[in-house]
Amino acid sequence: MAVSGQPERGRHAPTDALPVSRIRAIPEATVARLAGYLRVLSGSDAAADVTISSDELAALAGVNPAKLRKDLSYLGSHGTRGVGYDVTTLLDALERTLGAHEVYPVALVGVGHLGSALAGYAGFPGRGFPIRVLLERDPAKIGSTVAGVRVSDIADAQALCAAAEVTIGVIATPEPAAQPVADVLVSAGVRSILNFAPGRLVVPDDVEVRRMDLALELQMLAFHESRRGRPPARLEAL
Amino acid sequence: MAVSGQPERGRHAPTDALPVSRIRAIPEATVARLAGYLRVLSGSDAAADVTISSDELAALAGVNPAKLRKDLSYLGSHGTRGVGYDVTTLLDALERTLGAHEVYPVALVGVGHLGSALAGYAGFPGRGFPIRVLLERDPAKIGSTVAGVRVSDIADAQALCAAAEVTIGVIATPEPAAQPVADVLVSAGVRSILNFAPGRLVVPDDVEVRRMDLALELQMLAFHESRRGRPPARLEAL
DNA sequence: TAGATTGTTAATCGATTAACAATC
DNA sequence: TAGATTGTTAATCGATTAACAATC
Repeated sequence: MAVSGQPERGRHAPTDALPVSRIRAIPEATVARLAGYLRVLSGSDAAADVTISSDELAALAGVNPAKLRKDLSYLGSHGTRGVGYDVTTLLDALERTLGAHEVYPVALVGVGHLGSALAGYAGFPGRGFPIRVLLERDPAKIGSTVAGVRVSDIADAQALCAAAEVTIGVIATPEPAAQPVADVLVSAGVRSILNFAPGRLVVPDDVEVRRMDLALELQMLAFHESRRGRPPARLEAL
Repeated sequence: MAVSGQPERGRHAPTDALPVSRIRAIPEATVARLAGYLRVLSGSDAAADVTISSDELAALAGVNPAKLRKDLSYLGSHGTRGVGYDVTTLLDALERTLGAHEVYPVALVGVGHLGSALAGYAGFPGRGFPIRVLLERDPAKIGSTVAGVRVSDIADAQALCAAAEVTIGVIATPEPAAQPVADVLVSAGVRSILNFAPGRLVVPDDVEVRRMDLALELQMLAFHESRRGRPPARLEAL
Protein backbone atom coordinates (compact mmCIF):
# COMPACT_ATOMS: atom_id res chain seq x y z
CA MET A 1 0.00 0.00 0.00
CA ALA A 2 2.65 2.53 1.05
CA VAL A 3 4.85 3.85 -1.72
CA SER A 4 8.01 1.84 -1.23
CA GLY A 5 11.38 3.54 -1.41
CA GLN A 6 9.91 7.00 -1.80
CA PRO A 7 10.60 9.64 0.84
CA GLU A 8 7.54 10.17 2.95
CA ARG A 9 5.56 13.36 2.66
CA GLY A 10 4.34 13.95 6.17
CA ARG A 11 6.38 13.91 9.34
CA HIS A 12 4.49 10.90 10.62
CA ALA A 13 2.97 8.32 8.37
CA PRO A 14 0.18 6.72 10.38
CA THR A 15 -2.35 7.26 7.60
CA ASP A 16 -0.35 5.67 4.82
CA ALA A 17 -2.50 2.59 4.67
CA LEU A 18 -5.83 4.45 4.65
CA PRO A 19 -7.81 4.95 1.47
CA VAL A 20 -7.12 8.20 -0.37
CA SER A 21 -10.33 9.84 0.79
CA ARG A 22 -9.12 9.75 4.40
CA ILE A 23 -5.58 10.97 4.00
CA ARG A 24 -6.44 14.62 4.45
CA ALA A 25 -9.16 15.97 6.70
CA ILE A 26 -11.73 17.66 4.50
CA PRO A 27 -12.50 21.23 5.57
CA GLU A 28 -16.04 21.83 6.83
CA ALA A 29 -16.72 24.40 4.12
CA THR A 30 -15.65 21.91 1.48
CA VAL A 31 -17.94 19.21 2.86
CA ALA A 32 -20.87 21.61 2.65
CA ARG A 33 -20.06 22.40 -0.97
CA LEU A 34 -19.55 18.72 -1.83
CA ALA A 35 -23.10 18.12 -0.60
CA GLY A 36 -24.15 20.92 -2.92
CA TYR A 37 -22.41 19.32 -5.90
CA LEU A 38 -24.05 16.01 -5.12
CA ARG A 39 -27.39 17.74 -5.03
CA VAL A 40 -27.02 19.52 -8.40
CA LEU A 41 -25.57 16.45 -10.04
CA SER A 42 -28.43 14.29 -8.80
CA GLY A 43 -30.93 16.84 -10.09
CA SER A 44 -31.77 15.14 -13.37
CA ASP A 45 -30.66 18.04 -15.61
CA ALA A 46 -26.96 17.36 -15.34
CA ALA A 47 -27.15 13.61 -14.81
CA ALA A 48 -28.26 13.19 -18.42
CA ASP A 49 -24.80 14.12 -19.70
CA VAL A 50 -22.05 11.53 -19.57
CA THR A 51 -19.42 14.07 -18.72
CA ILE A 52 -19.28 17.47 -17.04
CA SER A 53 -16.48 20.02 -16.83
CA SER A 54 -15.49 21.93 -13.71
CA ASP A 55 -16.71 25.12 -15.36
CA GLU A 56 -20.14 23.64 -16.02
CA LEU A 57 -20.59 22.11 -12.58
CA ALA A 58 -19.22 25.24 -10.91
CA ALA A 59 -21.79 27.32 -12.77
CA LEU A 60 -24.58 24.97 -11.70
CA ALA A 61 -23.48 25.05 -8.09
CA GLY A 62 -22.75 28.76 -8.08
CA VAL A 63 -19.08 28.53 -7.09
CA ASN A 64 -15.67 29.42 -8.50
CA PRO A 65 -14.36 26.67 -10.86
CA ALA A 66 -10.95 26.66 -9.15
CA LYS A 67 -12.61 26.13 -5.82
CA LEU A 68 -14.70 23.33 -7.26
CA ARG A 69 -11.64 21.51 -8.59
CA LYS A 70 -9.87 21.99 -5.29
CA ASP A 71 -12.92 20.62 -3.50
CA LEU A 72 -13.14 17.60 -5.79
CA SER A 73 -9.44 16.92 -5.35
CA TYR A 74 -10.23 15.87 -1.78
CA LEU A 75 -12.10 12.92 -3.25
CA GLY A 76 -9.02 11.85 -5.22
CA SER A 77 -8.67 12.07 -8.98
CA HIS A 78 -11.90 11.34 -10.77
CA GLY A 79 -11.64 13.67 -13.74
CA THR A 80 -9.96 13.33 -17.10
CA ARG A 81 -7.80 16.19 -18.34
CA GLY A 82 -9.08 17.67 -21.54
CA VAL A 83 -12.45 15.99 -21.02
CA GLY A 84 -14.00 16.63 -17.62
CA TYR A 85 -15.61 14.44 -14.97
CA ASP A 86 -17.58 11.32 -15.71
CA VAL A 87 -20.91 12.08 -14.06
CA THR A 88 -21.57 8.56 -12.81
CA THR A 89 -18.09 8.17 -11.35
CA LEU A 90 -18.22 11.58 -9.74
CA LEU A 91 -21.65 10.94 -8.25
CA ASP A 92 -20.39 7.71 -6.78
CA ALA A 93 -17.29 9.34 -5.31
CA LEU A 94 -19.37 12.13 -3.79
CA GLU A 95 -21.88 9.71 -2.27
CA ARG A 96 -19.12 7.52 -0.95
CA THR A 97 -17.20 10.38 0.65
CA LEU A 98 -20.26 12.01 2.16
CA GLY A 99 -21.58 8.71 3.43
CA ALA A 100 -24.69 9.25 1.33
CA HIS A 101 -24.97 5.56 0.49
CA GLU A 102 -25.88 4.81 4.04
CA VAL A 103 -28.93 5.08 6.25
CA TYR A 104 -28.88 7.18 9.43
CA PRO A 105 -31.82 6.48 11.71
CA VAL A 106 -33.05 9.61 13.45
CA ALA A 107 -34.54 10.29 16.87
CA LEU A 108 -36.55 13.50 17.07
CA VAL A 109 -37.25 15.13 20.42
CA GLY A 110 -40.09 17.56 20.91
CA VAL A 111 -43.29 16.88 19.05
CA GLY A 112 -44.75 20.37 19.08
CA HIS A 113 -45.71 22.28 15.96
CA LEU A 114 -42.18 22.42 14.63
CA GLY A 115 -41.29 18.85 15.61
CA SER A 116 -44.43 17.49 13.98
CA ALA A 117 -43.74 19.47 10.83
CA LEU A 118 -40.20 18.08 10.71
CA ALA A 119 -41.42 14.54 11.34
CA GLY A 120 -43.88 15.01 8.52
CA TYR A 121 -41.13 15.58 5.97
CA ALA A 122 -41.83 11.99 4.87
CA GLY A 123 -39.03 10.52 6.92
CA PHE A 124 -36.74 13.41 6.10
CA PRO A 125 -35.13 14.33 2.80
CA GLY A 126 -34.21 11.59 0.40
CA ARG A 127 -34.93 8.56 2.58
CA GLY A 128 -31.46 8.45 4.06
CA PHE A 129 -32.70 9.75 7.39
CA PRO A 130 -35.74 7.78 8.57
CA ILE A 131 -37.28 9.00 11.81
CA ARG A 132 -37.40 5.88 13.94
CA VAL A 133 -37.95 7.41 17.37
CA LEU A 134 -40.11 10.31 18.55
CA LEU A 135 -39.57 11.52 22.10
CA GLU A 136 -41.59 13.80 24.35
CA ARG A 137 -41.82 14.90 27.93
CA ASP A 138 -45.49 15.89 27.84
CA PRO A 139 -47.63 12.91 29.03
CA ALA A 140 -50.53 14.20 26.95
CA LYS A 141 -48.54 13.58 23.76
CA ILE A 142 -46.83 10.35 24.74
CA GLY A 143 -48.59 7.41 23.15
CA SER A 144 -50.01 9.38 20.25
CA THR A 145 -48.84 8.77 16.70
CA VAL A 146 -47.15 11.41 14.55
CA ALA A 147 -46.20 10.77 10.94
CA GLY A 148 -46.74 7.07 11.53
CA VAL A 149 -44.40 6.85 14.49
CA ARG A 150 -45.45 6.34 18.10
CA VAL A 151 -44.45 9.14 20.47
CA SER A 152 -42.43 7.77 23.40
CA ASP A 153 -41.34 9.06 26.77
CA ILE A 154 -38.00 10.89 26.77
CA ALA A 155 -37.16 8.85 29.85
CA ASP A 156 -36.91 5.79 27.62
CA ALA A 157 -34.47 7.44 25.24
CA GLN A 158 -31.56 5.15 25.93
CA ALA A 159 -33.31 1.86 25.25
CA LEU A 160 -35.24 3.14 22.25
CA CYS A 161 -32.24 4.78 20.56
CA ALA A 162 -30.15 1.67 21.05
CA ALA A 163 -32.86 -0.60 19.69
CA ALA A 164 -33.43 1.61 16.65
CA GLU A 165 -29.68 2.10 16.10
CA VAL A 166 -30.22 5.84 16.10
CA THR A 167 -27.20 7.84 14.90
CA ILE A 168 -28.68 11.32 14.62
CA GLY A 169 -30.72 13.24 17.17
CA VAL A 170 -32.90 16.23 16.29
CA ILE A 171 -33.89 18.68 19.01
CA ALA A 172 -37.12 20.54 18.35
CA THR A 173 -38.02 21.46 21.91
CA PRO A 174 -38.49 24.89 23.48
CA GLU A 175 -35.24 26.58 24.38
CA PRO A 176 -34.98 25.69 28.09
CA ALA A 177 -35.31 21.97 27.39
CA ALA A 178 -32.64 21.86 24.70
CA GLN A 179 -29.59 21.38 26.93
CA PRO A 180 -31.08 18.67 29.17
CA VAL A 181 -32.38 16.90 26.08
CA ALA A 182 -28.94 17.06 24.51
CA ASP A 183 -27.53 15.50 27.68
CA VAL A 184 -30.06 12.70 27.44
CA LEU A 185 -29.29 12.07 23.77
CA VAL A 186 -25.56 12.02 24.44
CA SER A 187 -25.94 9.53 27.25
CA ALA A 188 -28.10 7.46 24.90
CA GLY A 189 -25.08 7.23 22.59
CA VAL A 190 -26.10 9.82 20.01
CA ARG A 191 -23.01 11.53 18.59
CA SER A 192 -24.63 13.80 15.99
CA ILE A 193 -27.22 16.41 16.89
CA LEU A 194 -29.24 18.84 14.83
CA ASN A 195 -30.49 21.59 17.12
CA PHE A 196 -33.48 23.78 16.26
CA ALA A 197 -33.54 25.49 19.65
CA PRO A 198 -31.79 28.86 19.91
CA GLY A 199 -28.37 29.10 21.54
CA ARG A 200 -25.36 26.91 21.97
CA LEU A 201 -25.31 23.38 23.37
CA VAL A 202 -22.55 22.13 25.64
CA VAL A 203 -21.57 18.62 24.60
CA PRO A 204 -18.47 16.38 24.71
CA ASP A 205 -15.82 16.95 22.05
CA ASP A 206 -16.74 13.87 20.07
CA VAL A 207 -20.34 15.01 19.61
CA GLU A 208 -21.10 16.98 16.47
CA VAL A 209 -23.77 19.67 16.73
CA ARG A 210 -25.27 21.56 13.83
CA ARG A 211 -27.44 24.56 14.63
CA MET A 212 -30.61 25.60 12.88
CA ASP A 213 -31.05 28.83 14.78
CA LEU A 214 -33.99 30.77 13.43
CA ALA A 215 -33.47 33.67 15.82
CA LEU A 216 -29.82 33.97 14.85
CA GLU A 217 -30.56 33.92 11.13
CA LEU A 218 -33.23 36.58 11.50
CA GLN A 219 -30.81 38.67 13.51
CA MET A 220 -28.24 38.40 10.74
CA LEU A 221 -30.80 39.57 8.20
CA ALA A 222 -31.82 42.37 10.55
CA PHE A 223 -28.21 43.49 10.76
CA HIS A 224 -27.94 43.74 7.01
CA GLU A 225 -31.31 45.48 6.74
CA SER A 226 -30.30 48.03 9.35
CA ARG A 227 -27.16 48.83 7.35
CA ARG A 228 -29.13 49.63 4.22
CA GLY A 229 -30.09 53.13 3.31
CA ARG A 230 -33.79 52.44 3.67
CA PRO A 231 -34.67 52.75 7.33
CA PRO A 232 -36.89 49.99 8.67
CA ALA A 233 -40.50 50.37 9.60
CA ARG A 234 -40.30 51.74 13.08
CA LEU A 235 -37.98 52.36 15.98
CA GLU A 236 -38.67 50.80 19.35
CA ALA A 237 -36.50 51.88 22.26
CA LEU A 238 -34.59 55.18 22.36
CA MET B 1 -14.33 65.13 13.42
CA ALA B 2 -11.22 64.12 11.51
CA VAL B 3 -8.00 64.20 13.50
CA SER B 4 -6.45 67.47 12.35
CA GLY B 5 -2.80 67.60 11.49
CA GLN B 6 -2.29 63.87 11.90
CA PRO B 7 -1.24 61.78 8.93
CA GLU B 8 -4.18 59.75 7.73
CA ARG B 9 -4.26 56.01 8.30
CA GLY B 10 -5.99 54.76 5.19
CA ARG B 11 -5.16 55.66 1.64
CA HIS B 12 -8.53 57.30 1.13
CA ALA B 13 -10.52 58.95 3.85
CA PRO B 14 -14.12 58.88 2.64
CA THR B 15 -15.38 57.32 5.89
CA ASP B 16 -13.90 59.88 8.25
CA ALA B 17 -17.20 61.50 9.09
CA LEU B 18 -19.13 58.25 9.69
CA PRO B 19 -19.84 56.97 13.19
CA VAL B 20 -17.28 54.54 14.54
CA SER B 21 -19.49 51.49 14.10
CA ARG B 22 -19.53 51.92 10.31
CA ILE B 23 -15.88 52.60 9.64
CA ARG B 24 -14.99 48.97 9.07
CA ALA B 25 -17.23 46.38 7.52
CA ILE B 26 -17.94 43.79 10.19
CA PRO B 27 -17.12 40.23 9.08
CA GLU B 28 -20.08 37.87 8.78
CA ALA B 29 -18.64 35.49 11.38
CA THR B 30 -18.26 38.37 13.80
CA VAL B 31 -21.86 39.48 13.31
CA ALA B 32 -23.05 35.96 14.11
CA ARG B 33 -21.02 35.95 17.31
CA LEU B 34 -22.18 39.44 18.27
CA ALA B 35 -25.73 38.12 18.09
CA GLY B 36 -24.60 35.34 20.42
CA TYR B 37 -23.13 37.80 22.92
CA LEU B 38 -26.33 39.83 22.85
CA ARG B 39 -28.25 36.66 23.54
CA VAL B 40 -26.18 35.53 26.56
CA LEU B 41 -26.06 39.04 27.96
CA SER B 42 -29.82 39.40 27.69
CA GLY B 43 -30.28 36.06 29.43
CA SER B 44 -30.94 37.34 32.91
CA ASP B 45 -27.97 35.55 34.55
CA ALA B 46 -25.32 37.95 33.34
CA ALA B 47 -27.47 41.06 33.15
CA ALA B 48 -27.63 41.16 36.96
CA ASP B 49 -23.97 42.15 37.19
CA VAL B 50 -22.98 45.73 36.52
CA THR B 51 -19.79 44.78 34.79
CA ILE B 52 -18.46 41.78 32.89
CA SER B 53 -14.95 40.92 31.75
CA SER B 54 -14.02 39.52 28.36
CA ASP B 55 -13.01 36.28 30.04
CA GLU B 56 -16.40 35.91 31.71
CA LEU B 57 -18.44 36.77 28.64
CA ALA B 58 -16.22 34.62 26.45
CA ALA B 59 -16.82 31.68 28.76
CA LEU B 60 -20.58 32.25 28.67
CA ALA B 61 -20.60 32.48 24.90
CA GLY B 62 -18.16 29.62 24.41
CA VAL B 63 -15.52 31.54 22.48
CA ASN B 64 -11.87 32.55 22.86
CA PRO B 65 -11.51 35.76 24.96
CA ALA B 66 -9.15 37.32 22.42
CA LYS B 67 -11.69 36.75 19.69
CA LEU B 68 -14.40 38.25 21.84
CA ARG B 69 -12.41 41.42 22.42
CA LYS B 70 -11.61 41.65 18.73
CA ASP B 71 -15.30 41.20 17.94
CA LEU B 72 -16.36 43.87 20.43
CA SER B 73 -13.74 46.26 19.07
CA TYR B 74 -15.88 46.52 15.93
CA LEU B 75 -18.47 48.27 18.07
CA GLY B 76 -15.93 50.84 19.21
CA SER B 77 -14.50 51.13 22.71
CA HIS B 78 -17.06 50.25 25.35
CA GLY B 79 -14.87 48.58 27.95
CA THR B 80 -12.73 49.96 30.76
CA ARG B 81 -9.20 48.61 31.13
CA GLY B 82 -8.67 46.94 34.46
CA VAL B 83 -12.43 46.70 34.99
CA GLY B 84 -14.33 45.13 32.11
CA TYR B 85 -17.45 46.05 30.16
CA ASP B 86 -20.44 47.85 31.63
CA VAL B 87 -23.26 45.42 30.87
CA THR B 88 -25.88 48.05 30.11
CA THR B 89 -23.60 50.00 27.81
CA LEU B 90 -22.46 46.86 26.04
CA LEU B 91 -26.01 45.62 25.58
CA ASP B 92 -26.97 48.94 24.08
CA ALA B 93 -23.98 48.95 21.73
CA LEU B 94 -24.74 45.39 20.61
CA GLU B 95 -28.41 46.15 19.99
CA ARG B 96 -27.57 49.31 18.14
CA THR B 97 -25.01 47.65 15.89
CA LEU B 98 -27.14 44.62 15.15
CA GLY B 99 -30.22 46.73 14.52
CA ALA B 100 -31.96 44.88 17.33
CA HIS B 101 -33.79 47.99 18.50
CA GLU B 102 -35.84 47.92 15.38
CA VAL B 103 -38.82 46.01 14.05
CA TYR B 104 -38.63 44.00 10.85
CA PRO B 105 -42.03 42.98 9.50
CA VAL B 106 -41.97 39.53 7.92
CA ALA B 107 -43.79 37.95 4.99
CA LEU B 108 -43.91 34.16 5.12
CA VAL B 109 -44.60 32.16 1.97
CA GLY B 110 -45.90 28.61 2.09
CA VAL B 111 -48.38 27.75 4.80
CA GLY B 112 -47.85 23.99 4.92
CA HIS B 113 -46.85 22.10 8.04
CA LEU B 114 -43.50 23.84 8.34
CA GLY B 115 -44.80 27.29 7.42
CA SER B 116 -47.62 27.02 9.95
CA ALA B 117 -45.22 25.92 12.64
CA LEU B 118 -42.96 28.87 11.89
CA ALA B 119 -45.89 31.28 11.88
CA GLY B 120 -46.92 29.85 15.22
CA TYR B 121 -43.68 30.93 16.85
CA ALA B 122 -45.72 33.76 18.40
CA GLY B 123 -44.69 36.31 15.80
CA PHE B 124 -41.15 34.97 15.74
CA PRO B 125 -38.46 35.22 18.38
CA GLY B 126 -38.41 38.23 20.63
CA ARG B 127 -41.11 40.33 18.97
CA GLY B 128 -38.67 42.02 16.60
CA PHE B 129 -39.96 40.03 13.64
CA PRO B 130 -43.77 40.14 13.47
CA ILE B 131 -45.32 38.10 10.70
CA ARG B 132 -47.53 40.57 8.90
CA VAL B 133 -48.16 38.72 5.65
CA LEU B 134 -48.84 35.06 4.89
CA LEU B 135 -48.76 34.02 1.25
CA GLU B 136 -49.90 30.87 -0.51
CA ARG B 137 -50.55 29.54 -4.00
CA ASP B 138 -53.07 26.89 -2.98
CA PRO B 139 -56.62 28.32 -3.33
CA ALA B 140 -57.80 25.92 -0.62
CA LYS B 141 -55.62 27.68 1.93
CA ILE B 142 -56.05 31.26 0.76
CA GLY B 143 -58.54 33.06 2.99
CA SER B 144 -57.94 30.87 6.02
CA THR B 145 -56.31 32.22 9.15
CA VAL B 146 -53.02 30.93 10.56
CA ALA B 147 -51.59 32.23 13.82
CA GLY B 148 -54.00 35.10 13.66
CA VAL B 149 -52.98 36.24 10.20
CA ARG B 150 -55.08 35.89 7.06
CA VAL B 151 -53.52 33.79 4.32
CA SER B 152 -53.32 35.76 1.06
CA ASP B 153 -52.71 34.95 -2.58
CA ILE B 154 -49.05 35.00 -3.61
CA ALA B 155 -50.21 36.96 -6.64
CA ASP B 156 -50.90 39.91 -4.34
CA ALA B 157 -47.41 39.83 -2.83
CA GLN B 158 -46.33 43.21 -4.13
CA ALA B 159 -49.23 45.25 -2.76
CA LEU B 160 -49.35 43.40 0.55
CA CYS B 161 -45.62 43.59 1.24
CA ALA B 162 -45.56 47.28 0.42
CA ALA B 163 -48.56 48.01 2.63
CA ALA B 164 -47.10 46.04 5.54
CA GLU B 165 -43.63 47.51 5.03
CA VAL B 166 -42.21 43.99 4.89
CA THR B 167 -38.41 43.85 5.07
CA ILE B 168 -37.82 40.11 5.48
CA GLY B 169 -39.26 37.26 3.46
CA VAL B 170 -39.35 33.67 4.67
CA ILE B 171 -39.69 30.86 2.15
CA ALA B 172 -41.26 27.68 3.53
CA THR B 173 -42.50 26.18 0.28
CA PRO B 174 -41.64 22.87 -1.35
CA GLU B 175 -38.35 22.96 -3.21
CA PRO B 176 -39.59 23.56 -6.77
CA ALA B 177 -41.52 26.68 -5.73
CA ALA B 178 -38.62 28.30 -3.87
CA GLN B 179 -36.95 30.05 -6.81
CA PRO B 180 -40.12 31.49 -8.35
CA VAL B 181 -41.25 32.61 -4.90
CA ALA B 182 -37.90 34.29 -4.35
CA ASP B 183 -38.36 36.10 -7.66
CA VAL B 184 -41.79 37.31 -6.53
CA LEU B 185 -40.45 38.50 -3.17
CA VAL B 186 -37.59 40.34 -4.83
CA SER B 187 -39.89 42.11 -7.24
CA ALA B 188 -42.05 43.00 -4.25
CA GLY B 189 -39.05 44.86 -2.84
CA VAL B 190 -37.91 42.29 -0.27
CA ARG B 191 -34.13 42.46 0.13
CA SER B 192 -33.63 39.87 2.90
CA ILE B 193 -34.73 36.26 2.54
CA LEU B 194 -34.64 33.31 4.89
CA ASN B 195 -34.93 30.14 2.83
CA PHE B 196 -36.08 26.85 4.32
CA ALA B 197 -36.21 25.08 0.96
CA PRO B 198 -33.17 23.02 -0.03
CA GLY B 199 -30.66 24.38 -2.52
CA ARG B 200 -29.37 27.74 -3.60
CA LEU B 201 -31.46 30.71 -4.70
CA VAL B 202 -30.43 32.98 -7.54
CA VAL B 203 -31.06 36.59 -6.55
CA PRO B 204 -29.65 40.05 -7.34
CA ASP B 205 -26.45 41.05 -5.54
CA ASP B 206 -28.20 43.42 -3.17
CA VAL B 207 -30.48 40.68 -1.83
CA GLU B 208 -29.27 38.83 1.26
CA VAL B 209 -30.23 35.16 1.52
CA ARG B 210 -29.75 32.99 4.60
CA ARG B 211 -30.27 29.27 4.19
CA MET B 212 -31.91 26.92 6.64
CA ASP B 213 -31.18 23.76 4.70
CA LEU B 214 -32.30 20.74 6.66
CA ALA B 215 -31.08 18.29 4.01
CA LEU B 216 -27.65 19.91 3.94
CA GLU B 217 -27.27 19.87 7.71
CA LEU B 218 -28.26 16.22 7.89
CA GLN B 219 -25.78 15.46 5.13
CA MET B 220 -23.03 17.17 7.13
CA LEU B 221 -23.88 15.08 10.16
CA ALA B 222 -23.97 11.97 7.99
CA PHE B 223 -20.50 12.77 6.73
CA HIS B 224 -19.14 12.95 10.25
CA GLU B 225 -20.99 9.81 11.28
CA SER B 226 -19.60 7.91 8.32
CA ARG B 227 -16.08 8.92 9.36
CA ARG B 228 -16.48 7.47 12.82
CA GLY B 229 -15.33 4.01 13.67
CA ARG B 230 -18.81 2.74 14.40
CA PRO B 231 -20.36 1.74 11.10
CA PRO B 232 -23.92 2.96 10.56
CA ALA B 233 -26.97 0.78 10.61
CA ARG B 234 -27.07 -0.57 7.11
CA LEU B 235 -25.62 -0.16 3.65
CA GLU B 236 -27.87 0.59 0.73
CA ALA B 237 -26.35 0.52 -2.74
CA LEU B 238 -23.14 -1.32 -3.60
C1' DT C 1 -0.65 17.28 -33.09
C1' DA C 2 -3.66 21.04 -31.24
C1' DG C 3 -7.14 22.11 -28.06
C1' DA C 4 -9.16 21.43 -23.78
C1' DT C 5 -9.40 20.75 -19.03
C1' DT C 6 -7.75 18.73 -14.82
C1' DG C 7 -4.97 18.66 -10.55
C1' DT C 8 -1.81 21.26 -7.97
C1' DT C 9 1.20 24.90 -6.71
C1' DA C 10 1.82 29.37 -5.12
C1' DA C 11 -0.17 33.87 -4.10
C1' DT C 12 -3.62 36.16 -1.91
C1' DC C 13 -6.86 37.08 1.28
C1' DG C 14 -9.17 36.93 5.61
C1' DA C 15 -9.99 35.14 10.14
C1' DT C 16 -8.18 33.45 14.57
C1' DT C 17 -5.16 33.71 18.29
C1' DA C 18 -1.32 35.06 21.34
C1' DA C 19 0.96 38.58 23.33
C1' DC C 20 1.50 42.91 25.34
C1' DA C 21 1.52 47.94 25.75
C1' DA C 22 -1.89 51.12 27.30
C1' DT C 23 -4.45 52.43 31.04
C1' DC C 24 -8.08 52.14 34.41
C1' DT D 1 1.15 52.22 43.38
C1' DA D 2 0.02 47.30 42.13
C1' DG D 3 -3.19 44.45 39.92
C1' DA D 4 -6.35 43.76 36.37
C1' DT D 5 -8.14 43.91 31.92
C1' DT D 6 -8.88 46.21 27.60
C1' DG D 7 -7.76 47.31 22.73
C1' DT D 8 -4.56 46.40 19.22
C1' DT D 9 -0.61 44.63 16.93
C1' DA D 10 1.68 40.97 14.92
C1' DA D 11 1.95 35.99 14.15
C1' DT D 12 -0.38 32.13 12.81
C1' DC D 13 -3.45 29.51 10.54
C1' DG D 14 -6.64 28.20 7.03
C1' DA D 15 -9.40 29.02 3.02
C1' DT D 16 -9.92 31.10 -1.62
C1' DT D 17 -8.30 32.06 -6.02
C1' DA D 18 -5.27 32.54 -10.05
C1' DA D 19 -2.21 30.47 -12.86
C1' DC D 20 -0.16 26.83 -15.22
C1' DA D 21 2.23 22.44 -15.98
C1' DA D 22 0.57 17.88 -16.76
C1' DT D 23 -1.91 15.22 -19.75
C1' DC D 24 -5.98 13.47 -21.99
